[in-house]
Amino acid sequence: MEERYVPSAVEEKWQAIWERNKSFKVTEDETRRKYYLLEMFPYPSGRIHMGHVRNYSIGDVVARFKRMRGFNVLHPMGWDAFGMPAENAAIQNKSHPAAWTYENIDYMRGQLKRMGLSYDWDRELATCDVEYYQWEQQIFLRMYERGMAYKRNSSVNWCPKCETVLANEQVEDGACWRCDSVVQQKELEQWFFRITDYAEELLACTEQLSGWPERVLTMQRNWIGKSFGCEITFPVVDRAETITVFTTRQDTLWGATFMSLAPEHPMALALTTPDNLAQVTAFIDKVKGTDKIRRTADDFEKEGVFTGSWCLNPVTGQRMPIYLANFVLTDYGTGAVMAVPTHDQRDFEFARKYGLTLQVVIQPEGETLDPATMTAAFTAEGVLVNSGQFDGMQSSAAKEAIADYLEQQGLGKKTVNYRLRDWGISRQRYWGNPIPIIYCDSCGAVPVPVKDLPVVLPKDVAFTGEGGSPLARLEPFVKTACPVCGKPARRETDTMDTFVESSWYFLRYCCPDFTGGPLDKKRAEYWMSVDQYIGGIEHAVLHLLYARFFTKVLRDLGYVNVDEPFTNLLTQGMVIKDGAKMSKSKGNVVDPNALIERYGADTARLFSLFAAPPEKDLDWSDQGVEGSFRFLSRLWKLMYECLPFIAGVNAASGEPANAEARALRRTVHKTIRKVTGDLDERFHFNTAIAATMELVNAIQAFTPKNAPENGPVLREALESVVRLLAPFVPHFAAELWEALGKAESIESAGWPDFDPAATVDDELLIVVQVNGKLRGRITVAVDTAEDKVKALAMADDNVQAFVAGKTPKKVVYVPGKLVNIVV
RNA sequence: GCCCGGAUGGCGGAAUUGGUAGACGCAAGGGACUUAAAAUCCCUCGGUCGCAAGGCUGUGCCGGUUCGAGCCCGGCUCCGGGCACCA
Repeated sequence: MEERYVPSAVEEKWQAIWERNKSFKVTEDETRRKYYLLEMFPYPSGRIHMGHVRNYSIGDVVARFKRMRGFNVLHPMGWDAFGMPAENAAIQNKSHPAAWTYENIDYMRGQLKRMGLSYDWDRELATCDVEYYQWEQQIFLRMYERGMAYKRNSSVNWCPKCETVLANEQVEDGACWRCDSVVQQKELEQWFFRITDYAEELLACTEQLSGWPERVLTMQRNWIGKSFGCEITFPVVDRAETITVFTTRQDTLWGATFMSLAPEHPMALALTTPDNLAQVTAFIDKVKGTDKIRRTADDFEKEGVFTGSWCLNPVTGQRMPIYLANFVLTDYGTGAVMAVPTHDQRDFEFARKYGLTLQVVIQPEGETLDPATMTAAFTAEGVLVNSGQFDGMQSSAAKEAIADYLEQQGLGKKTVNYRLRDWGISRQRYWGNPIPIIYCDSCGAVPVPVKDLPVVLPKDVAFTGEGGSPLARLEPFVKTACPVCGKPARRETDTMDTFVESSWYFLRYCCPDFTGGPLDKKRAEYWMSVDQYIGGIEHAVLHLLYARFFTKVLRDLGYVNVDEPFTNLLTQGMVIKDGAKMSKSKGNVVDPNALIERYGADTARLFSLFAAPPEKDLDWSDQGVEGSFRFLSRLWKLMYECLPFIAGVNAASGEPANAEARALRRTVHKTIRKVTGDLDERFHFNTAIAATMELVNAIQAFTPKNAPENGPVLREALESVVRLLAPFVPHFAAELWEALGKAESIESAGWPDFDPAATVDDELLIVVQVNGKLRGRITVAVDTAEDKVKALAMADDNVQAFVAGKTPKKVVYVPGKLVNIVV
C-alpha cells in the first residue's frame, strides 16, 4: 500500500479490473433474489453535468449495497438518444445528428466509467439504434390494430422554433418545455395514443404506489383530473338540435340563466343568426389569434358574444341566451357550460358585463343573497331555494338527488370526466422513430407489414435548417408502394415523440439482445418491476405518466405481466451553487471532469452523497468537497499506520481484552447497525456517512494501537469501515480491502453483520430532569433497578438544589433514558 | 385561488416511536509543528450571565395538549414547488 492517497492511480486500477472481469454483468437466476435498480437514462447532450453525478452516485450506492447484501442486481445504463438538440447541432455544425449523437455517447460513456459506476455495460442501449426502435414500431402497429394508436385532425400545440407539435404535458405556461418559445395553436392531422382509455386505471393505481413520493402522485392525480358530475341536455329554441353540457354543479341547475359555448364548439356558427354573424366571426378570429400565455393570464378578461339563439333550461323552462365565451375550453367536458352566475365566479363576471339574469338557488346558512347586491358568486355549500321539490336540501345532498332526478326524467345522466387528453405523439422532425404507416390513395392509411419492418431512418438527409421535416422532403423515403394494392404510395414522415422511447426502455434492459420481438417475456418477468427508480422531479408527470401508461398497454398486448413499472421512486433534488441552479448563463457550473481530475471520482461521489439527503436540493460547496477528500486521506493514512499492527491478525469475534477495546467494538457494531438501517430503509446516505466518519474518529482516538491484544478489535474496526464505505467510494474501498490482505474482492465480500451482543452497553447514561428541565446526568449499570435509578437521580447535587426539599408529586422513569422529577 | 412541501447555529445538515437540540462536515478563532507558508495535528465554537460550578434563553410567530414538544393539535407569517378560467 502506498503511503499517500493518490486517487487517480487507485481509480484507474480498479476500473480496469472491473472492466476486465465484467464484475457487474448479471444474468437471470431464479435461485437468487433479484433487485432492479434504475436511474433515468441521460440524453447524450455532450458531457455529463453535476445533476448526473448526483443521480448516478445515489443509484450506484444502492446498487452496490444491494449486491453486497446478496441480491442479484440489475443495474443498466443507456441513452435517450433521439431528440431535437442533435438536429439543431447538425444544422449548426453541418454534420449529421447520428454522428453528433454517437460521438456524445462515446464521450459520456467514458465519463460514466470514470466515475466507477457499477453498470452491466453489456446491456447498454441507445434508443436511436435501429435494434431498439424497430421494436417500438412493432409495438406501434399492435397498438394501431387495437385502435390504441389513431390519427385525427386536431388543434395542436405548435412550437414555431422547434417546428413541431407538443403534447399538452410538454407545454409549460403556454411555452415550449424545451426552448421556451410561445406555443401556437395549429390544425394538423396527428397521431395519438389513447391514454385516456387508461385514465381510470392510471388514477386508481396511484393509491397502490406507496413507494412513490406523495407529491408526485398528487401531481399525476391532478393531471388526470377526475371529476364527478352530470351531462345535461338543453333543447335549442325553435330548432331540433340540443346542447349537452357537463357540470359538477347540477345542484345549481335551477339557477342556470344562460349558456356559454367554447368559440371552437362545432355548433357555434350553426347557432349564429345572420344579424349576429359578423360579430361572432370576429370574436372567434380574435380568440384563435390570442396566444395561450395571454389567454390564460390572471387578468385576462372574460369576453363573449351573443349568437342570437336561445335554449331552454330543461327544469325551469326559462329561455337562456346562447353565448360564445372565451373562457370555455373546447377540450374539457363537452365544450359547453350551463352558466349559473350566482354560484360561479366566471359566470358572475360574465353576466355583470353583459347584463344577464341572475337567479339565486343556493342560500348560505343564516344569510339571504340578493342578486341585485351580490358582489361575487356564492360557491360554497348551502341550502337550495327556487329549485322546486329540492328546496330546503343541502347542496351536497341535492347533487345526488338531482342527478337521480335528471336520469329518471331522461334529461341527463351521471358522468365522470377527466382532464387527461390523449397523448399526441406526432413530431415533424427527422431525428426520431419513423411512424410505420403508408398512405395509399385507394387504400388509405395502411400499416407497414411486420415483415417489412423496420422502417429505417434514412441517413442521407440534408440539414438546412429550413422549415419543416427533412424526411418529408426526402423523395426516396417518401415514395413507396402500397403494401395492400401495390400502387404508388407515400410514407408517413412524422416521427414519434421521444417520450415513447423512454416509456419502455426499462423493459428492454431486461433482454436487450432479444431478437424475437420487443421483449423476452420470461426474462422481463424475472426482473420487473423496477425495485427502485431514481431521477429528477421534473419528470413527475411527463415521463413517469407515459411510462406507466405504456407498461399497462404492453401488459394488455401480452408482452409483460406487471401493472406498474416502478415500485419505488426517489426524486432527487437539484444541484445548486451560489443559490441558483447550475447554468452556463449564471457561470456557476462545476465541471465533473475537473472535479474528478483534482480529487478523484470517490471524493466527488462521497461529497454529493454527504452534503444533503437525496431528495433535497444539494448546495455545492468547494470547501465541502475538500472536506470529503480530507476524510478519505485521513482514513488512508490511518490504515497505513495500522497495517503493521494487524498483519496476520484475525478480526475480533469474541470478548475484547479490555474496556477500551470493548468500547471500540461496541462503536463498530452500533455503526454497522446504523449504516445498514440508513441504507436499507431510509436512503439517508448523509447520516450513514456521518456515522462512518464517527467510527473513523473513534478508531483514530483508540490507543494503544500497537498492543498485540488490541489487534483483533483494531482489525475488525478497520475491515468494517472499509466494507461500510464500499458502496460510496468503491475504488478507495477496494484498494484498502486489498491492503488488508484480502484475496476476495470487496464486491463479493458481503455486507457486514452486526453482533447484537457487542452493541450492548455496560453502563447507561441517564438524563435527570426536574419539572422537565435537564438538571443532571448519572451513569448507572445496565441492570440497575428502577428504584435504584430514581434514588441515584434524586441524590444528584444539582437535582437536590432544584428539588429544594419539596416532595416529588411524581417521578417519571423512561427505562435506560431519563428520570423526570415533578415537584 | 387550490393542492403539496418546508422553516433548526455563520453555512450544509443531525435528532428513526414525544425523552440530553445542534451528530457529522464546512467556515471561523486560538494553539502546536515550520526560518516561513502549505499540509497535518490539538483545542474552542447557538446567544447570554458567571472566575467557576452552573444559571437564563433558544428549533419562523401566537396559543394548546403533555411530567416532558424541533416532533402532536389549533391559528398565523414567510419561503419553495405543482396545478391554475377544468364548468
